[in-house]
Amino acid sequence: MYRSHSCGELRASDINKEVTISGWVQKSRDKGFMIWVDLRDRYGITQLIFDEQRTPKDVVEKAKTLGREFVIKVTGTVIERESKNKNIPTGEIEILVKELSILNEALVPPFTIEDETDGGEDIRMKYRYLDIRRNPVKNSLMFRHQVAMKVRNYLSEEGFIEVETPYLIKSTPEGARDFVVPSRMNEGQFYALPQSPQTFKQLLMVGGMDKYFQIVKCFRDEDLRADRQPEFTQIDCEMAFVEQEDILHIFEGLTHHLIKDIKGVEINEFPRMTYDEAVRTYGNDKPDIRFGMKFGELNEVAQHKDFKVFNDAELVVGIAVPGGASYTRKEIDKLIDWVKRPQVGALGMVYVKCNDDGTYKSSVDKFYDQEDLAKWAKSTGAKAGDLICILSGQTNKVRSQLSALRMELAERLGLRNPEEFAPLWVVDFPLLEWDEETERYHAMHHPFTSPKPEDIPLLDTKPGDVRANAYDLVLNGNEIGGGSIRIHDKETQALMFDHLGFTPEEAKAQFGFLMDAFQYGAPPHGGIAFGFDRLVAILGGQETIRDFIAFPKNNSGRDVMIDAPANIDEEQLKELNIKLDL
RNA sequence: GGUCUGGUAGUUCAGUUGGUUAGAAUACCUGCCUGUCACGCAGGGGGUCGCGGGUUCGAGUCCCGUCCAGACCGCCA
Repeated sequence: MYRSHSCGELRASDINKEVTISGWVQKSRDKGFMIWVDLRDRYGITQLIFDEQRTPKDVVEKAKTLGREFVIKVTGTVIERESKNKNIPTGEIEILVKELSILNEALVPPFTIEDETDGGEDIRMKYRYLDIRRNPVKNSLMFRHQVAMKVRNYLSEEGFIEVETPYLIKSTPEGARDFVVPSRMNEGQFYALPQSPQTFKQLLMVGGMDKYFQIVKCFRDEDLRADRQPEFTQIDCEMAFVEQEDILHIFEGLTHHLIKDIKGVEINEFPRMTYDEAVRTYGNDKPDIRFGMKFGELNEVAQHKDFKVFNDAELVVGIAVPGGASYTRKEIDKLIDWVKRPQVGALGMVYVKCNDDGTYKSSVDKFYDQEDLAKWAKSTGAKAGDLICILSGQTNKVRSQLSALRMELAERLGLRNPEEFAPLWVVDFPLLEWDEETERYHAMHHPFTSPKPEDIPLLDTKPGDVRANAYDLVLNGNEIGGGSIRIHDKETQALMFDHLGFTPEEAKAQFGFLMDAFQYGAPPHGGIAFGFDRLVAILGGQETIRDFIAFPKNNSGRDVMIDAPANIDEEQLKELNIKLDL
């Protein structure tokens, strides 16, 4: 027997019990006359004691050889500590060891296995199995499990069924790049890994499985970010015989349940905002509404004087920074440098200090008088003591630049409290988006999204104005879920492909199976998918998703532990009929 | 594809204007220590300054190239 108890469960009530426990040596403190060893497993730490008086001599000798991370098994008696440690749950007891066996020795680990490790990201990823022994990572993985269980239970209670869909499917040109897998049995042909189970879940609706969900891996061969992995997990859902309202209702319920259960926070409101409003007032389609600093458009009150920069701009827009009037010239210059960085890309920034005495001091006093500036303050909601930051230029660019500035300032001002949760539905997304590169429209969500019926006539005249029955759930400035009501008849789907620039032949070749299915009684349906990794990270109050993934990839899509991707040998290539041209 | 930041002891980092033998903390090893728990004390070992080239009397430091890592932009239906 390796253990009668874990390293986290013994208490004062167990004193005098004979126990056997196993685990890893966290630390050994050899005082000469006595040796204490902290023994660790997933459940906690229990202190072992070896001493000259009470422990057999050979056991003490063996204990002196123990190094960090040795795996050992001990048998002994639970005794009361002479000096107790209030900081840990097992701090009142220790185990007086009678027998010690070393189950496995360990090399000195390359970084310390402690909450505050001395190891950097790189080395921790290379030895991820050691990193997982640390509390922060271990707890994150256990937390992820808890969230997954709650999601499964909730959806199951609501009548959803988890159905697995295939990973080896067909590549399609729309959307992200596919990861492809060569087929040995079908010479020269390739599978693709799914970017999402989209078409399969729609086919499940045709199959009558009217409430489906799956916690499922998805794959996208695109460049990575701190919160983006090439393989990631979604909570994928689809329902039949529903309207948008039904879907929003169910998933408000799920989100409310999760936040209440896990964070103990009751969310009373799931406000809604149209895409158009989100973009106008926050500059992007996933606004963080935990704080204000709403955009004030200033064209009308700023384009009547001789300031050419504003007069030539398509949009002049500002935000009020709370307490910003006290910034020094130097601090403001730094802010201006910040917006001029290539990543943000603004050409400059106009500012107005709203002084406590009600006067204004701006960087454009030459052109505007106090009356003008007062109007700007009104439009941006600036109060005495605030700083108004104003950007101008081409509408879309200015909005995303000011949005970046808004988020940066909120971060600096500590307005993004991770313990506060502010969800928001963004609705009425545009159906189509103009792509400069290919000079055609492409689907903003995906090509199966249903246009709003009243907007269908606009498809031929103003395609960019057609709104979709599509929605995103935003939490604290992160898109955590997105979905839509789908097209469920062949004609509308064909119309959609036509507007996306597919010939009927191409549409049939790529999505014929779906359009065929629509002819055999497809019910009205729609769904949503949540980014599970990101959701777990946000609920866990963390910025990066990597600690919530057991074995994540690095910035360049590599697994530095197993060193993948890697070359394959000639034999394998030959079998797959693949010739490399490097 | 692009921008920025970094790469110095096992690890995390410092290293001034280019100037003698490249430092600290921690980890590791040895010894001591009668209640430790971030134990303490004394001593010790440990470096291709990412790699290649250049400038210079002299390069960890400056220049060029390259590799690796991280953050971001493009991209992510």
